[in-house]
Amino acid sequence: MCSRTSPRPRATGRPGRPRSAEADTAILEATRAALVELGWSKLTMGDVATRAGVAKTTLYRRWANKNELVVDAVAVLFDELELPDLGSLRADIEHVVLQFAALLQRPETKTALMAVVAESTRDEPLRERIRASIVDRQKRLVLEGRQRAQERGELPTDRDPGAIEGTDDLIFDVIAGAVVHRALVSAEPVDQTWVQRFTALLLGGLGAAAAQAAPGARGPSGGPGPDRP
Amino acid sequence: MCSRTSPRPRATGRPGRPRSAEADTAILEATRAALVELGWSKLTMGDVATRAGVAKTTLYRRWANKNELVVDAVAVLFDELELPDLGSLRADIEHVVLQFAALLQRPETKTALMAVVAESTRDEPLRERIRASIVDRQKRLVLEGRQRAQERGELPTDRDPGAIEGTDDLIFDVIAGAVVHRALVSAEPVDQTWVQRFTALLLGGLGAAAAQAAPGARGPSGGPGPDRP
Amino acid sequence: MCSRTSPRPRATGRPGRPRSAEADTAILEATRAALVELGWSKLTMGDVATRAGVAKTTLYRRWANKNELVVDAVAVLFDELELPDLGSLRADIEHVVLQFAALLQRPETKTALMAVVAESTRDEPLRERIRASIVDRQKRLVLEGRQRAQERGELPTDRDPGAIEGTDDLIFDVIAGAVVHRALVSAEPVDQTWVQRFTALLLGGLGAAAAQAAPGARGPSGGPGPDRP
Amino acid sequence: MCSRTSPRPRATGRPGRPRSAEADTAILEATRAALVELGWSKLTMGDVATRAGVAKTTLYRRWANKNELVVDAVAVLFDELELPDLGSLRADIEHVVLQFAALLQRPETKTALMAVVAESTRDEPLRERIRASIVDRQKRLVLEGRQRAQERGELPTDRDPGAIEGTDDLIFDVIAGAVVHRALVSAEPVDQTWVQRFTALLLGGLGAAAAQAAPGARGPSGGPGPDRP
DNA sequence: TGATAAGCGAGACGGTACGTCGGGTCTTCTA
DNA sequence: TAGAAGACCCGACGTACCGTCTCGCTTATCA
Repeated sequence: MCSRTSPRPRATGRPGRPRSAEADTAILEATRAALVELGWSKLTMGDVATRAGVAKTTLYRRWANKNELVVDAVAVLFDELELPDLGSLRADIEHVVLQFAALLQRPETKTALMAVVAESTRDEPLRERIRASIVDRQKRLVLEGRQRAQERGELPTDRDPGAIEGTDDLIFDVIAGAVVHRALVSAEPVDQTWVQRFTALLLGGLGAAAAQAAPGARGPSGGPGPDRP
Repeated sequence: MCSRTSPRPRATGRPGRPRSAEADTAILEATRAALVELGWSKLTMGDVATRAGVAKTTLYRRWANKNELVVDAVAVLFDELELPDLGSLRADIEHVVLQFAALLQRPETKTALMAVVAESTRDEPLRERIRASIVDRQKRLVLEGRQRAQERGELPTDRDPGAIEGTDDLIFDVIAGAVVHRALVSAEPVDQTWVQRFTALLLGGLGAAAAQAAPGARGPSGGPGPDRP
Repeated sequence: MCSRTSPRPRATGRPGRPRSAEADTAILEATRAALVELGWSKLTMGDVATRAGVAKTTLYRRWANKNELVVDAVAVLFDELELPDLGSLRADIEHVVLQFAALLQRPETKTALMAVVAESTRDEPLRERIRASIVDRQKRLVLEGRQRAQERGELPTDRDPGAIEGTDDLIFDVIAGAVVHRALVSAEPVDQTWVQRFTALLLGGLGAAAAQAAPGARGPSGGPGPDRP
Repeated sequence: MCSRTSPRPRATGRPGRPRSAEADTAILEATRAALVELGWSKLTMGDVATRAGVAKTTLYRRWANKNELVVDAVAVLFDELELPDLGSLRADIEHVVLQFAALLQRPETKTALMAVVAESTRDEPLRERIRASIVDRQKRLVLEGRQRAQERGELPTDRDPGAIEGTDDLIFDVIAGAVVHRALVSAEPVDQTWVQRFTALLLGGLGAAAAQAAPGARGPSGGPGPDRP
């Protein structure tokens, strides 16, 4: 599950001294530590190098600039997101949303995520790197959750009437967007209560869509009613 | 409706030469122009000053730093958001979401919004300024839309069973979050189609909530069915 | 003996509010105080204004710039130099040299004198102001001393053979230059011993010149021998 | 004879890129050029850097401030002062005084010398730097000239009666002071005539001192009489 | 007595330079 | 070749003064 966040790879088996693998990890750790202490805007390459016990040259040999370094340093944290099968779509969603919220509360992600996204509005390669390292990693969870719910019969299969075409992206933006906005823009806690209310809203929407296309079919979580005691 | 975005106000009627009002507007305009041309990260105070035909000190006399300046420069754009009564909750939502998306596509907002939010994670006064200048301005729309829908009977009133307590904040984060995430993180177009699908999902969720509490009551937009030809 | 150091005079009896005389003196005093505390290079017009309890405008209405203000502030100190008749040229010289040295040791003159002279190398009006306010005030002493010595018969009169034409300027530069150089460049104390040795050298020079032109005539201080017990 | 004027030296053989020697000379040359064009007070570090084709940081890495830079830039000019043996003390003095006067007429020295001396009244390290780089370099000439004159028999040797103990410093301040004062304070030309009259005065003083201690001994330049046709 | 003409304190204004900091590149030596 | 060290160029930072300019107000002379 742990995809590689590799800095500017160089073919192995080349002549000359090989790159130090320790340096790589030391740099990424130092970057996260610096993010925690200083935040994005006060993080400097020189400081990261010092913390990592490494020369600035070594940083730039691996990452083109501060943005890409930070993306890589933070990306690995998104590997923590998992989707254990909790038996119902509702439970799965609530679980992953809470997980995601917890991740966003960490100082290193909190300060870094919006910053690199902001930078990416003017930096196409960076946007691509973010997509590959962070966004797709989250999108995969939506895909998995949807498939699992379809297997359980909580959602219509793609060929069913009522299946909403291309819905994965929509769901993803709604979930991730809502959580990020709550956590970083509104700056309010993403707690159990909020998550339950949000999940209810989302499942209601999914159910309504299914019901509208195929009246009589079971909506998500076995109908409009609560499946929570 | 146009709330003031005033920089570090100084009491009037005081001794000494009063602050130039022209400088204020020139600076804010110059800031927006610079954002369009250069983006957030390459915008410099010196450049803004030059564009505005103003000394750097005049900037710093009014705004403590780049962040606060940019918030004020961008905030006024959010005044454009309006909520004309289009006859149905669905139409109202679709309209405002499209409006908001259009605003986010503008280069000055696109590059600035995430950046200042990122900075605000480490800067409490900035967060407060953002809340006052930008967030609350948007939240107002949610409030208005909800009240209007309640008057139309599309949503249960607050005292009705089925009224979701404190839902305004949730709705706000869902709408704003989804649009922002789609536009800036996923970096995909927020077009008519997406907006309709998103609105359908949201209305479904609201309707399901209402139905769950008071079965038989009309959900939003007159029930689960489409009110669109 | 106290010549006026007037700032940009304005005719009296004019309509309008007359200039405050208190402001004048307060400014000059404040300038000297600032020179003592901060030295020339860290003295600022704003600070002087504040110390004097006066607006910056009031300074600039009187003096065109920092240099001219400082010259006037310091010039008045040179009024202290006097030439009491001590009975012999040697005593007169030693007295005035010690006086001058004491003046140069004061922090306000020490820091200001060389500074304004330095500025004057590129500022003709300033040079003229220095000449009028400071240099000529010192030169007068040489003139007086020479005339008094001539009356005593210690120096040949101007029409005597042996009278060195235009010697006043030379003597002035030698005396003032030596003292200034000793005090400010070499930065060594100008004490009794040094003054006596310097005076002996100077009188020797003057005497030799007289003797050369009119052998047998008395040199200064009644011949080569010491007139000091 | 050319003593080094080195900026903040750093040990060689150290790790890291060594300081650029070209930058050193380019900066000093640029400083002199800027002094000629702009004078001391309008010379800026940024301008010097630009002229030298060097970053401002490179300047500050070598010199702590404008004062020290200018001292070093100007000091090398004082290496030009030499004391060729012209056969008599009188000729030697006249020669060196003219040389020194010529040096002081150059715009770079004229504007810089007094300025740094003025600054040095409040800056002990600067004073020390001036002493080492400039003052001692001149004092050496006095020492040489005196020794040469003693070898010629024009001046009593140190152990002779009549030898004035510690006179070198006095002579130095008299010569340098008189010339500087004439050139910069009085702002009058130091030409052949003035130099001859000054030298005559000085030699007279020296001769009188010697004669007073050891009557009958030859004074400087072979007695009080003129050795000039 | 009221118009006119400064002077004055306060402080904003356009500039210019400061000295520092960070980004990203380069050069040297050592491993 | 990698890597540590550090000098280098560049450009922005936020501050400090400069000398000028508006303000509202005061204080004089002149009609």
